[in-house]
Amino acid sequence: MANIRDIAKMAGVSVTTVSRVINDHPYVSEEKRKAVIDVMRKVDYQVNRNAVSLSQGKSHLIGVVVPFVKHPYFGLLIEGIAKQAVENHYHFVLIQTNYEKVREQEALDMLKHKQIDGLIICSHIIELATIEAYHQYGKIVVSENAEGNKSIDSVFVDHYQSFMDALAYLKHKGYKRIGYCIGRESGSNSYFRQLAYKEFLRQYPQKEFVFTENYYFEDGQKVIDEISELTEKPDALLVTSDVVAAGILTACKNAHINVPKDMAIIGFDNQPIAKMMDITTFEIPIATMGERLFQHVLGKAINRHEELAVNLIERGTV
Amino acid sequence: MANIRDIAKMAGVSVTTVSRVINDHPYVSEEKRKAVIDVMRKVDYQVNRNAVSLSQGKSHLIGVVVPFVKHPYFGLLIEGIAKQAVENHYHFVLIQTNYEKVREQEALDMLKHKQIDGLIICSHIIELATIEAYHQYGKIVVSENAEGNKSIDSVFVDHYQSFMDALAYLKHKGYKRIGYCIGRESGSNSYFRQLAYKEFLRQYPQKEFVFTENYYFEDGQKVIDEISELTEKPDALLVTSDVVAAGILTACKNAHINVPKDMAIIGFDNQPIAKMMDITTFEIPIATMGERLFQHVLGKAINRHEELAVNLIERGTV
DNA sequence: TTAGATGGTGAAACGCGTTTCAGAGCAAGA
DNA sequence: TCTTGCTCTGAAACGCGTTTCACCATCTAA
Repeated sequence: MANIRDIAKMAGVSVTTVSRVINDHPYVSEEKRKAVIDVMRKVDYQVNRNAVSLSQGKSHLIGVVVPFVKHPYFGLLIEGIAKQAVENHYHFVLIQTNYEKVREQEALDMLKHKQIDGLIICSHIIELATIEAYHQYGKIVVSENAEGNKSIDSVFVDHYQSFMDALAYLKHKGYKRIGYCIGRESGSNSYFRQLAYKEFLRQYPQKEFVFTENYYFEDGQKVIDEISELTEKPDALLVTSDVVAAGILTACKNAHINVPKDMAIIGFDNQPIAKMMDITTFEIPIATMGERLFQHVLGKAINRHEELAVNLIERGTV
Repeated sequence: MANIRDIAKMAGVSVTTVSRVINDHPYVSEEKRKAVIDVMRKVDYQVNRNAVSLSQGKSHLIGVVVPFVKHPYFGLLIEGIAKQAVENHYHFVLIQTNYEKVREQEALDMLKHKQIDGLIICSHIIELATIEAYHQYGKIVVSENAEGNKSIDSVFVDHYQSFMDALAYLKHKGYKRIGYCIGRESGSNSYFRQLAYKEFLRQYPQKEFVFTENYYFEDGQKVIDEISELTEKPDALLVTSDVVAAGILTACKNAHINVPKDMAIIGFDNQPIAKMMDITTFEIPIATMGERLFQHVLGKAINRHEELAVNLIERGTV
């Protein structure tokens, strides 16, 4: 396989000139340019991107850390990331962590080892303080509120406020025993949501209803099963993911629970399934978030931290 | 940032010895090994993976081509791929194509340019013959029947046979007007399914019912809407994706169509949602397929082409 | 006429880890 | 005693594209 020096020799020019032709630099005469191009075509020359990466000190690769790919939330986020990657002639290495620390550490090490130029962390269990230390090796962006942090960027929505808004909305509609369903208990986003819920309970005392480890459609059944065991049942649920909300709605129908009369449901994200099943939801611009995350990691953002707006879409489950 | 030569100088050894220490090669005396390790620790030495890649001529990166990430089928496939990647100390670059040729070409070029060591193509529109030509640059594996092909590997299920089985099963159960729902019309897997359907219609003549462009839960409603416009309606549907089947089932319930009496539904994949909604389905070992695809791309498979078994799971929608 | 662009070109250094190969020291087998 | 055969070590070449810098021609503005 021919390299740039072979081409130079064959075309009767220097390697510098070949490099200039490859990279469309000016200052190459038309005849030499043509000679080089002819030779490259003849021997089907291909740049070795590893050599380019070594030479330039960057790989044109971004690391993307997600706990799991098959969840629609992360699916959409990746969709946005992929879109911006294409537009910026970048590619990305997907690191699925399953919330294992080793996997996250692997991603941080890839940054340290220059295998990737930057890192987008969509969700994590390693503490932010530890992650922060790696910013010296490349740009790091997280999708949670990291305002005030000087070394890493963030793109996020205000989960505290939107949870508060959702709770107020349900209260206003007359619901008295409001609970919520969430994925994992830990993590920044969950923390803010919990904070909002606690504050709401302080203002309007009621029994606490929290259902955790709900990620997929099929988990909706689990929630309804758990509720059926309770003597005092919630009459409204905030569900942090539309697909889970859809699962809950389906389980309610099967159990002949009237939605929204006996049970109100508010989803989050505004996934297509929410529209199809007429679920009231708080729209989170997930794909946009993915796009913004990518722009941040490329250093194309003006502010280090960026908040995206959330808005309520009223449909039939409240 | 220190490089291997700095370390060598500081530890008073040659670069070769440092390299040997890094890679756990034998033939390094204990004292030199210790000296090197001490220096590496002191200056926080990090290998530059770009240099390793250039030197070794491989990147330890595999390209994974999917049309979209957010579909549960590809989500699960990636899950399996990710699992094997971890086990083999590899990472992968995810290339979402949206079935655009340029994106697929990009992936092939990455292989040519040594940015990736191999390529897993989960679905594609560029003809296989074109793809084949790139096998000289690295291993290529596709997840469709490519038996007989000498230059690329494949891992697949027999879609012709399982469609035949599904049709025979519905026939046996007494259904008379059987149709099917599929994603895109083109592509190898769709081709075999269509072939089976045509053959079935030849054996048991009936009106043809084919619904295309169905990928997600919400597309189920679309199918039922289309059917409601028909004067002669199908009484059974083969649905090539469980999530679409779930959407159809939900739409049926909303439209008070009795499943399975007035409409039988058979899904494919055996996704968790099928279990939760009690949908009869043909289980396809998607995650396993992802794992096998990865093993093939690393050259760890015995046979070039590998077929995985499919099996019927009888539940409540037939 | 002269100083200062602007166009065009190539030698050499650079980024950095791996691998080959030659050679030294030392012990076991012939 | 001599030959093998390890163990251990390092110089140098290798993989390959980019970038810096020096230099020569022209050409333009003063």
